[in-house]
Amino acid sequence: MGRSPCCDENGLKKGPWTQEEDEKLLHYIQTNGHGSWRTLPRLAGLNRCGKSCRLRWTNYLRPDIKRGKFSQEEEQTILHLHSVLGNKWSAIATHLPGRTDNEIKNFWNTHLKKRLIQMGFDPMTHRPRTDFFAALPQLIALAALREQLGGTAVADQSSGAGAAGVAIFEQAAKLQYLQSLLQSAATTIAAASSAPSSDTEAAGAAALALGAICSPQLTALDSSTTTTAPVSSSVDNASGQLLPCTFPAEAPVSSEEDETKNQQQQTGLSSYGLSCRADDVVDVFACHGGNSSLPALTDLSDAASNLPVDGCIMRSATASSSFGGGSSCSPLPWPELFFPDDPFITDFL
DNA sequence: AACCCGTCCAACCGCATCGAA
DNA sequence: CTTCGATGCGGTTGGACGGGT
Repeated sequence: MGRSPCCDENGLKKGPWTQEEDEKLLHYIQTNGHGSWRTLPRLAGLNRCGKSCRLRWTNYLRPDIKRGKFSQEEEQTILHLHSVLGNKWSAIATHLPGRTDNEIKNFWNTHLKKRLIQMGFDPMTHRPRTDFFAALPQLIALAALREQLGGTAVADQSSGAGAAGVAIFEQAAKLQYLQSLLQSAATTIAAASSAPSSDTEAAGAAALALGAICSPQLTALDSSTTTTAPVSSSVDNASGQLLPCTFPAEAPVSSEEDETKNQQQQTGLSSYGLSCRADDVVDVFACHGGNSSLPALTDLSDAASNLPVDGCIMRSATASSSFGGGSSCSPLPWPELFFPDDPFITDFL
């Protein structure tokens, strides 16, 4: 397997192309075709390696290249194809006339990937992130702190502080802990670049739920228009857990669509609705809406009431047993996903 | 005005793959 | 079948640019 010699080794030019070089390359290819990229630079009078010429042509000079921002449809296509093909940029590019693999790759890395992460999805698998346990050490430390706080409260009580004062103190400690919990989970979700998929689905769902609740920056794939969402990824067949953000609309999905989605689920892939009509899925942004930001942590009841009851989080509770089911939503949709048997957790709720 | 910082994207690097000899 | 040159592909880099302080 031979490798192209490095440009440097041959004293060939590297770096940005000049207009003159562009014109030479363009003129030569338009006249003769690119032929052998290896010999092209010499024939075209360019002091560049063939590789560089090919790249310049395919990514910039080619006449059929479309410039400008990616359209909504192109975004959707990229999301969908990436969920199916992964980082096969050239394969994705073949479905987007006028767009180069490099351009798509850049767009993915600078826009779409970040948005998926913000939404709590693993950009590689297009599934909910499952690295919630990465925050576990922090939770343990906070739990220890909480115990210390409890001990202090007892001491205060024994030293003559009133019961009401102790209750307020404990409530404040709880709220502080909850805030830390939410922030640490949100941070973990947003910051980690990739996650192993071996963690439990419950943890992933919990992490996603937290991410959806916590992240004030949670935005849609496109905040301006209705956006289809990873429908199939919103439901994990194995666990039956629903995930916020992406759910079928109120109308039941046809069996045919179910079959398609089941197939997608079997592959562990999600669909971004390329083949879905816009009204087949809930607007992912509507799910989080304007009041989807971090609830006011100074008041738990307010925080709960501020949650988007009609949004995906609550809808997920309706559609699934994970969050309690039925129209009567739990004030906080995620508690059951946290160590449900842990008295420390239940004590909070 | 100067500096810092984050974002964007063109271009490079190195490995993978293909096909001819 | 093996070797080797050519090309394709994906990851990464670094400079330009713009916004904030």
